Amino acid sequence: MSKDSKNFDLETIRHSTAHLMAQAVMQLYPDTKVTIGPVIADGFYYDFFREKPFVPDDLEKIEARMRELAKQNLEIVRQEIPREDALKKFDEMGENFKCEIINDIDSSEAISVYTQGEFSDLCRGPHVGSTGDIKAFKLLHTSASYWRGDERNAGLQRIYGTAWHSEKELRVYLRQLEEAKKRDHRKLGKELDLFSVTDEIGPGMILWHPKGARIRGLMEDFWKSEHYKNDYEMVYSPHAAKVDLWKTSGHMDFYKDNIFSPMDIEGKEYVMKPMNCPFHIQIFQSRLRSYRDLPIRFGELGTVYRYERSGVLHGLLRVRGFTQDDAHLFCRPNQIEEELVKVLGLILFILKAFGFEEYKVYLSTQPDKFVGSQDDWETATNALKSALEKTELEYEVDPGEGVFYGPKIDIKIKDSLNRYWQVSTVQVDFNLPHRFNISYIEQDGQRQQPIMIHRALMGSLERFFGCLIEHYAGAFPLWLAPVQVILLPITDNQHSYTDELAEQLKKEGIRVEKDLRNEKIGFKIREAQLQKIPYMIALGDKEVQAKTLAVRKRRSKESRTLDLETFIEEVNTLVREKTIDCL
RNA sequence: GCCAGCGUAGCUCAGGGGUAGAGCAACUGAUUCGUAAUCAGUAGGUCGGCGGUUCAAUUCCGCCCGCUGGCUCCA
Repeated sequence: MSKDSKNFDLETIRHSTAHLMAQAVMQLYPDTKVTIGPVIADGFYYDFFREKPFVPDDLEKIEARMRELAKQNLEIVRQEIPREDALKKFDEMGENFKCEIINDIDSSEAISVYTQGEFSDLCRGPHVGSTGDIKAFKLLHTSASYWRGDERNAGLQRIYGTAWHSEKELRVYLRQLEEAKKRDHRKLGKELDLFSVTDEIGPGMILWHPKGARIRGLMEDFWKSEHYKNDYEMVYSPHAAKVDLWKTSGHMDFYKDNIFSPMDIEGKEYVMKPMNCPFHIQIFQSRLRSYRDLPIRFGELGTVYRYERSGVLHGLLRVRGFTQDDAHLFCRPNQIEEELVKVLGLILFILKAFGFEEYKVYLSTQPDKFVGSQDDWETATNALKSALEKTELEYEVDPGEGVFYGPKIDIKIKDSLNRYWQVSTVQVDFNLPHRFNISYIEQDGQRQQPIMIHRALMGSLERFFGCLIEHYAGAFPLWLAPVQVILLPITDNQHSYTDELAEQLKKEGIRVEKDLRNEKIGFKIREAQLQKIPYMIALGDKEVQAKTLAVRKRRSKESRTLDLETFIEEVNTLVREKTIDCL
């Protein structure tokens, strides 16, 4: 008996669709072995072991077979069987991966098998009643994967798909994917002339074009002024340093493979810097510090280079050369928590200023490979936890995901496809102060080791900019827009008035451009609209005579007639207040 | 790095064993126009790179580089 698919939740439907796909695959390619097929956000995947990889044509065949099987409306039957029988069954089927899974299942748990037609799969369930309950699905793409997610294990073939209650929901979802592509920062980066990456320079190395650089400059200025307000000092450090520095810091041991190859300078090895911390430590060490000086906060927009494997590079979001909005705080032990609370506050303030109200917070704890004492790790982790609680931030624990020298808080924001990217990070570190043997003089005259907090708010300017582009689909808030106002004379007769206005707006610090081309106003509007310029000002004989402006906003078609002063006041107010949703 | 797909004009893309094509952009000219595309003309390419097969390769094959989607990784 088949129930309507509305009666099953999406997870169940997606899980059953994964089974349906596995059944189709096994029918079409009997030499394949099944492994796992979980539900993920918006869909599912199934990992298969097979010598020959799946190609796009295969997906069509599999999808067609799935539709046939759904049409046959095969009943899906759950059966609990003894462990030994299950092992025997899957062993006979040659499904050694399934046997491995069975062996890993806790002995208190029952082994259940779901069968539809000739196809049986080890599975906890639940599932829909029969294959006919699966109404709307699509296979999306393939990928290589590894058994148990470890690249030393067998390579598997993964097929991703999506499934919904109805064809209508499916269509809506697929349309959303199409829409998301339009917000892709790589596409917009080209269309709006913000940045580029060239083969000649190298993958993962970003060129910031004038308009992108304008925005970056605004991000940097805002960042710096907020940091000065919060009692940070700014420093600068070089882009390369002797390799010994990284041996002392321990980074060479942990990240050797990710550091740009050393270069030989007068017989000494140098590397491009992968981090800024040792430099800030050296500045701290440049003189004797008193407890009265602490906390000391050194900030730097520090450009670092890390070798990332070619397959992981992704536009601005994952690159090889990037600028961190870094800072290191040197504290007395009793200052950590207060500093952490302040840092979290600053993070939330900055994210909000850029319009990010939705994010995920993670507390990453001690990894398998770590340095330092258990006590220090505990103290640091507790300090982070209590700072999170004081800030009233909801967070998830990410066990074992801390850095080798300490636990951390990460904040992730999402891109147009709802993939999350880490931006902010806060780390407590007892290790580097110890390794570099830094100290300050306590009240009692004794040397004490300070504790370091590493933190970045935007993470990297490149990644943050990438997320920013997608967040606004290129229509930046007025305070960030590379061009805020474009002047559009209707004929050549208004050119001198246009020049005059441009000068006056520039004097006010407003970013203005003129479109003096011999084109119709409709064409100029269209182009300005595509460039997502917040204000378009049409200038015809009417405006010249009355000394006014015909102002059109990016998101509304109505035109308002304003005098220059009123317009300047409007722009300045929106910029000063960093209004997000104004145009 | 791994698997698959892709790489043709500035951009978006078509084509296909006999040395390349569209639209937009650019340039020139005409037009002087009121809120999302005025008209005409011109120019533009070692078809990602190297090698092989062939009388002939942009097309077929191999290797390399790059990009895309995932996997793994991300101090």
